[in-house]
Amino acid sequence: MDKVGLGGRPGSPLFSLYHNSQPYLGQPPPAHMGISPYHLDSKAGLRSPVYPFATSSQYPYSLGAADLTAAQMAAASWLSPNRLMHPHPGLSPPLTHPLVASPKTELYSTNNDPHSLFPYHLTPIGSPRHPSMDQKQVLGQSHKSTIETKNGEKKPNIKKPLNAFMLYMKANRAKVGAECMLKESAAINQILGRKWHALSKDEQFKYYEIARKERQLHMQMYPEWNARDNYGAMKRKKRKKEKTGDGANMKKCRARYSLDQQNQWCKPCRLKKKCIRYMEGEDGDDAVSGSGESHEMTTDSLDYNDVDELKDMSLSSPSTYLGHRDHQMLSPTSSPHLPSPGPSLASPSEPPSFLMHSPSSLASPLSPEDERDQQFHQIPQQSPLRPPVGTNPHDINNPLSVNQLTGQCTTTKSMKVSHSTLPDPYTTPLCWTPPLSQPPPPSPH
DNA sequence: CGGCCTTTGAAGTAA
DNA sequence: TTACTTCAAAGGCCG
Repeated sequence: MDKVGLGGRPGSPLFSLYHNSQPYLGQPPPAHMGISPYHLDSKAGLRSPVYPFATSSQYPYSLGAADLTAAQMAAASWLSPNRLMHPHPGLSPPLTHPLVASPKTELYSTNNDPHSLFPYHLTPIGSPRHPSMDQKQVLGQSHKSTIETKNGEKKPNIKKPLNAFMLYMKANRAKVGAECMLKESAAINQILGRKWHALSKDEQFKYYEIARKERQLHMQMYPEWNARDNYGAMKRKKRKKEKTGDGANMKKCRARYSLDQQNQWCKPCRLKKKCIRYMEGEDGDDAVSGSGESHEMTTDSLDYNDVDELKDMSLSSPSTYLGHRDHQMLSPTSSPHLPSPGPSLASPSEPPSFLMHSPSSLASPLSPEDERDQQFHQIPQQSPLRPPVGTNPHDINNPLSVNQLTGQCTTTKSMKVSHSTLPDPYTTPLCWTPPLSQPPPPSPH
């Protein structure tokens, strides 16, 4: 029953949601909804933007509830807590999909009928049947493509149901893209990521609910489907490629030295408590991506001295600019909780408070090892007033930095963003905030 | 034309 | 159990 997380796993937000006899009203939202914008993320650490304009503080349009259309808000009111806690959601009265109901949104764009009904009343819980075409369309399943299983047999490609954030993106991408004059999804997604964190818990909860019901419907429609079906199809391709290439013998630091020899790990890996890149050979040269595909090194050959590592960390990925330990340093009181779309965002010219603190400034007593690590990544975070890497156009570590003399946007190899499509930070008021008064670090160029 | 980028969340996999 | 990886969407870009 819980195959697709209907009730959530024990400890998961959905679990508590489903197994809590109390209505959601007045209860804390799912755990992951109550975490700070830079929330604890085991897989990626503290996230910071790469696109310099993608900070919530830089967007004068309000964040949170005001972002939703009137129809969405109306629908939101339908998704009142007591309804959400209906013991038999599938038997709930038919309802209009909150986001489909709005012709202004693009959620479920595959469904051309703006008046289409919320899908979930179509199939009562516990009575799976063959999905109708409407339902397939609602879930965005065209089945036009096929995937090859491990056994080599071909199966229709049934996509994963969208999670809450994906639903949010789908509903808001067009709007954000238009407002910020952006076309590239990567840039838009960064903004959406910020906006997502700035949403109120209630707003997020609506998307979590829709996502949960989408998974529910997905499970009813495709009872045999498993995420595993789609898992690794792409990976197998890439592994095949890797095995033929130089990466075949690469090992992660963790695999090479194990957990109890973390001092042998390369520093970025040690900081993140996970491997962010493979190492080949003892000298650490030819380091490539940690995930095997998504990380991109920005220097041709890496020298494991601190400076280069810092450059590496700040350039390679937004998720690598801070170590996992930094999360743990964030006390509940000092950590930046979800900024309410209120005071902290009221002034678009000032970064929200959570951008104003260097995580290291929140440190608790450190072990010598911690101290080394802290010093290590304190350098790119040198000023407590300095926003995370990527938010300051003058930041030398910012892949999209602005040349102070020419005012031109420069980029590193890792950025494949065409600047013609990106807003000029200084001429695009919608999406940019003047740089902080803090003098920028001297450019190495 | 396939894959990357970029985001978060769900779920699979590996240690 | 924990940590890590993959895949969902999107569309411009690049080799």
